[in-house]
Order: sequence, then structure tokens, then C-alpha cells
Amino acid sequence: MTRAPQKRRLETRAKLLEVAAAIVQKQGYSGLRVEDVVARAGVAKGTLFSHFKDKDGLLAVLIGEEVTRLLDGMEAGGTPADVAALTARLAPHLDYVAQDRVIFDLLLRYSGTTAAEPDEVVAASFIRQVTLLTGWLQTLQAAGNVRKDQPPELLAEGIQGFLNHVLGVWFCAEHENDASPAEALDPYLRAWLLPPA
Amino acid sequence: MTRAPQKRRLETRAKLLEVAAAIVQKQGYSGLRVEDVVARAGVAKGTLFSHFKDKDGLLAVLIGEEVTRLLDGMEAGGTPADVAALTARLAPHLDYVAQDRVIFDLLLRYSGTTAAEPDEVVAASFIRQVTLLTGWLQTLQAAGNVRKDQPPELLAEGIQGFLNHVLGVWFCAEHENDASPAEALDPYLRAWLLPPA
DNA sequence: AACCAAAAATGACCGCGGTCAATTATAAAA
DNA sequence: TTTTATAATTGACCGCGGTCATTTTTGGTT
Repeated sequence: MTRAPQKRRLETRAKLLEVAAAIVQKQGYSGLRVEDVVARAGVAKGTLFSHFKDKDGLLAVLIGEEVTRLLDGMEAGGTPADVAALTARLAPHLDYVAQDRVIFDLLLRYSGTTAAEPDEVVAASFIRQVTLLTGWLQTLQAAGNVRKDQPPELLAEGIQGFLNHVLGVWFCAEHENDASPAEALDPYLRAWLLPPA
Repeated sequence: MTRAPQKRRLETRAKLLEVAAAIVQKQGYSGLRVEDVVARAGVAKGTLFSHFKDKDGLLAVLIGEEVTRLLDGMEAGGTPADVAALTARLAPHLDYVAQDRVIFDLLLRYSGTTAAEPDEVVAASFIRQVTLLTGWLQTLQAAGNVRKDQPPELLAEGIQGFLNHVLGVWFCAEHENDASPAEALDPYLRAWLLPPA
């Protein structure tokens, strides 16, 4: 039986997250260094690793919070009316991830989590995203705006696949005058979701 | 104007690759450590980094060679007769990548390379794979075994997306009694490629 | 054979993530 | 209040990838 954490511990954890968030704000996720975090939090290095499994564990909390926020936004407008609207609804998430490869790598590492460890913020987000998409697709299928020959779960996971594909390509290119990830996503989702003409 | 490399340099490079391949053979890609390579090659650490940009650069050569071999195998049998045969043809590649996350990560980092830097082994492999798939899909479209409402290039890149998706999920799970990546791929490719019934 | 400029190789050094035996703070029991 | 078990924190230390000023080797030139 594990005991409840003491007050001091909660404060330390909060301080670490606060400092880390500030650093990310200023220097981006890839600019985050553990030594900076502990220095600015006034804490020893070992302390950070007693609170988070590793650097990724810390990042996962920060990124998980952000993704949760984005999901709130996605969910807010109710079910999109058609595939184009659905694609548009995914754009903020895509833009967020596209801003830093670190986010992409971390999310990918959790992207297959199917309802296993719900204590993990990022894992929870993924389950929520798939659930949300599945619900939408069901509605769109009923309305005849999405193909009905495949279960909505498969379609939802396929969408996640395309999201990652588009982002992977995005991070390979130098994107000087490239299409945004959201634009690149469009043809895939049309081909994947639209009912045969 | 860059000069031709001297004999000694070619020998050193070959030795490094030979030793690295042997270590990978015994300990897997994730067991490869730069210090081991240079020690067993009888060479200083800096030498390795004058031959390869970084550790990934070395791995990219090894993995690129293997992928090239796999592509040869894929190509050997000619165009597959239908979607099921196509899926089966992808299985060796899938099995290879599934064996070690390091391979997956490295390939993903190059997965969007569209005909840019052809000097890179891995990049070349990707272009070749897409080209190969595109050709097959064209033939299959003509035979009426694959949907015709989308250009073969899009379908080919979509397949790569699904490959990565399935592998991403694979590396998240603990796969005790899990479906193999190849099995997981099947429903996606059927939904993606088959013409409407 | 002696010389020299470019090529190749060297290894001490650094940055940074992560570990763990030792130390200190906390809160409940005596 | 003193004692005590354990939660929390500490920081010296390690592993390993990567750098770069310096040294050695090479192959052509005189």
C-alpha cells in the first residue's frame, strides 16, 4: 500500500513543472535541459528523476496537458458536418505537433496505447482522441458523409496513422514553401473516409 | 573540387562497417555502442565521426543495406496478383523493422525524403519503395483489383503511412500474444486499396 | 632522397541524461 | 518530548555520444 505524498513533495513537483513550462515557453521543447530545470527550481538533479521516470516523463506531462487542451477545443464544436470539417478540426493538433520534432517523437512513443495504463497523461489523451474520432465517424456514417463499409474504430485509427504520416514527412522536408501538414492531410482523409461517388 | 579518398580511408571505413555489422549481429542495433566499434576496429573515436556524421549515420548505412536487400526480395516476384498478395509481400520488411525500435526510429527520420538527397542509402531506399509500390498499384488498378479513384502515388504513400502506423502500435504494446505487424496491416490495406464492392 | 601541403587519424575533453548510497526532513508512535 | 520508520532529497559519479586542436601519414614535387 503506497502512502499519500507529503506536502513538500507536491510542492517540489509543482515547482519542477512550473520551471520546465517556463523554459519550454522561452526555448521550445528541444531546448529543455534537465540541468537547467533543477538549477532554476533550486533542487538536486536526483530529485527530478524521483518525480519523473526520465526527461521524457517530464515532457510527457507538459505535452499531455497541452494535448488535453487541444482535445477540449476539438470537442467543443460538436460533431463536424463532413469530412472537410473534420480535417479542419484536426488542424490545431497538427500545427502544435509540427512545431517541434520532440513533441512528435514523444507522442509517437505512446501512440499505440490502447486503454492500458490510464495513469499516463499522454496515453489518456490518445484513448480520448480515438474515442472522440470514433464517435464522430459513427455520426458521419449515419448521415451518409463517410463510407459505411468499415467500422468507425478502424477508420479512426487510420486517421491517426495519416496524422503521423503527414507529420513524419513534414519533419523530413525543409518546408520553405511547403504545404502545411493540415493541407497535406486533406487528400488522405478524403480518400480514406469519403464514400464511393 | 573534392579529391578521391585515399586507400587507407576506404579500408578504415570498411573496417568500421565490418565491425559494426558484427556487433549488430550479436547484440542487435540497440546494443551498438560507438566506443565498442572503435575499440574493436582499432581506431580512435574521432575517426568514426569523420566517416559518419553521427551514430545514426553509421546505422543508416547498415540498415540501408538491409532494406535494399529486402527490396530486392520484394521486387523479385513481380507484381503481386491482388491486395492480399501485396500485403504478404510487405511482411518481410515489416518483420525486419519490428525487430528493433532503433530501426523504426531511424527509418522514420528519413521516411519523407522525396527525391532530395540521393547520396543517402536510406533515402534512396524510400524512393525506391514508393516507386515500386506505385508501379504495382498502377498494374493492379488496371486489372481492377485496386480502387481507381485515387492516383497510385497517393495510395503508395498511404501504404507507407499504414506501415509506420502498425509498427508504432507494435512498439507500444508488450506483444505477448499479440497479432504480428503484418496481420495488423491487413485490414488497413484492404480498406485503403480495395475497390468498393 | 628530401620536402611539403593536403588527407587522415588521434585522444583528451565536453555536454548532458541518468543512478544510487548517503543524508536530511517529516510525521506518527512511545 | 524523544524516538523511530520512512519519505524526500542530495550530489558525486557514470556512460556514452560527439568535438576539435594537434599529430601522423600519404603521395606528389623538386
